[in-house]
Amino acid sequence: MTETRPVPRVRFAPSPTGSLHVGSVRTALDNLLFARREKGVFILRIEDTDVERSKAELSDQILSSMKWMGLDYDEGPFYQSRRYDLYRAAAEKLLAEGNAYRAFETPEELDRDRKAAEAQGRAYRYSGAGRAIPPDESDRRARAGERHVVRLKMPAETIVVQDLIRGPVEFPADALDDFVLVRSDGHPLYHFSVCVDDAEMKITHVIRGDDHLANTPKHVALFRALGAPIPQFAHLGMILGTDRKKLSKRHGAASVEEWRDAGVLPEALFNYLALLGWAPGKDREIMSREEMEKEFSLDRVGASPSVFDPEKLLWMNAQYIARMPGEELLARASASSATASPPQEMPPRDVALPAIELHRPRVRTTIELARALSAYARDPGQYDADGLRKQVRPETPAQLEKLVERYASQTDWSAGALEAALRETAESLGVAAGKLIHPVRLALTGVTVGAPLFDVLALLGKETSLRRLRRFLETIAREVRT
RNA sequence: GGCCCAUUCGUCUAACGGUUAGGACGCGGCCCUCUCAAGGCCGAAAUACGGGUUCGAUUCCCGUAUGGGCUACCA
Repeated sequence: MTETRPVPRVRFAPSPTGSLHVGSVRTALDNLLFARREKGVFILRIEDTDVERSKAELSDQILSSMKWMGLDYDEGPFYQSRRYDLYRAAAEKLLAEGNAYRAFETPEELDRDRKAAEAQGRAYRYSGAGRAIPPDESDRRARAGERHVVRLKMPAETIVVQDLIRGPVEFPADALDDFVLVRSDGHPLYHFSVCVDDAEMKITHVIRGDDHLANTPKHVALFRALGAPIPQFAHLGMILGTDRKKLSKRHGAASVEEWRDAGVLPEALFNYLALLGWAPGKDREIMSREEMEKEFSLDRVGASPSVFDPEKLLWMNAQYIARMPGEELLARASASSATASPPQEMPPRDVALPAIELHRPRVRTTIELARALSAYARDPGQYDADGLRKQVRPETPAQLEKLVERYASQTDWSAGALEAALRETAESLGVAAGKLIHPVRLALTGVTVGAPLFDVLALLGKETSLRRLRRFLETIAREVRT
């Protein structure tokens, strides 16, 4: 007889206050990986109870970013703004059972108390005055329409949070306040709606950012008051910028959208973020989604914060570009070509596919790839100034003329034949092959660096190659005259 | 201020009391080479500090320092 374990249920609960932050993505991804590994359920819940800050478009942006990242949820999205009945009922129950009470102070009064405490250099705590109001008086004042909040009666005992990553964490009772559950306008506050929802959705594991650890004793007390089982907690280290401050806009790209627009593949971003905090062991780094889903374990997730390193992300992106099938990469590069600024023109696929093989080891993003491919779609608009200075000598035009002549009569336009022809020409001219190769690359692509020249020539074809060479000769002739 | 968390190369991390402290990014060098990359090989680079516990501490405990988080009728 095998013991039947309850199905693990986890959730990702972003608040729609902006674009999807990479720190949030890491949290979402750890939840997802955990759910897959444990054969559990991954739920998406949008925490939009803050009416001033939440907007519908921002929720949609989060949804589309999650889709792009492949963060597929099993249930949801659930919107807290549509679950107010639940919170209201829970508040009533807490009040009726004496686990919560109404408090009638105004925000101004509380603010004054807080300032006073601060001025005296002591820690502010709510006075607890509301606790002393008899229930019938409380009910009467509420019925009379007097503005009030609902506060939780915090127990006077040390609360121990059992954290899967950090072990037991103790919070002495006197550090905890009777915090507000429901605002005077009837809106549930974050801590309250979270716990009501986690209880109602039967969440078994709460995997979230470290910034919530200090709030967790409140949640434990709330779950108890609600009569709900207490989920397991796992608090992940924060993701920091290079200055060790919480990663934000000022550090450059901090959101999924920005990295997408920079030409980073979702698979690479997923892989990179998964490895921030989680060490799969055996020094493995490039892992497929399947491997990650099979092996993810909170036992191997660290507690310390980690710095987001764009360089390593870009390296990993290059690794994914190196391994991705050509067809797939072409689709990704095409998408990037449209969002690049300026937008890049793409060559036809019979040219683009072999061009991708030429350029994939020399780009780190699909934007860079799109730019490289665009060179096959249109003639260079200008030539690199340093390149002109370095590669074009007084004798260069005459030498190139010779080569163009030779190429014009070339029938075998394969890389091998083109190389042989160029080397013969160089030899007959009595110069090193490089004296021809570098100016030709500049003529064909506008720059001095890039894929092996003869492959480029072969791919461009005879007509285009000769046209570009002749145009280059005209240009440098003009340069010489002026 | 109070409470809480964290601390191994510059960065991500491995080493669950005994290792020449391992790997990766980045950096430097060499090889390959028509350039630039990619790739291969080599190299420099770390246990924050101070006390304990122990035959032995990166590892366990305490303190200090530093960084971070929380301390709202924000999430």
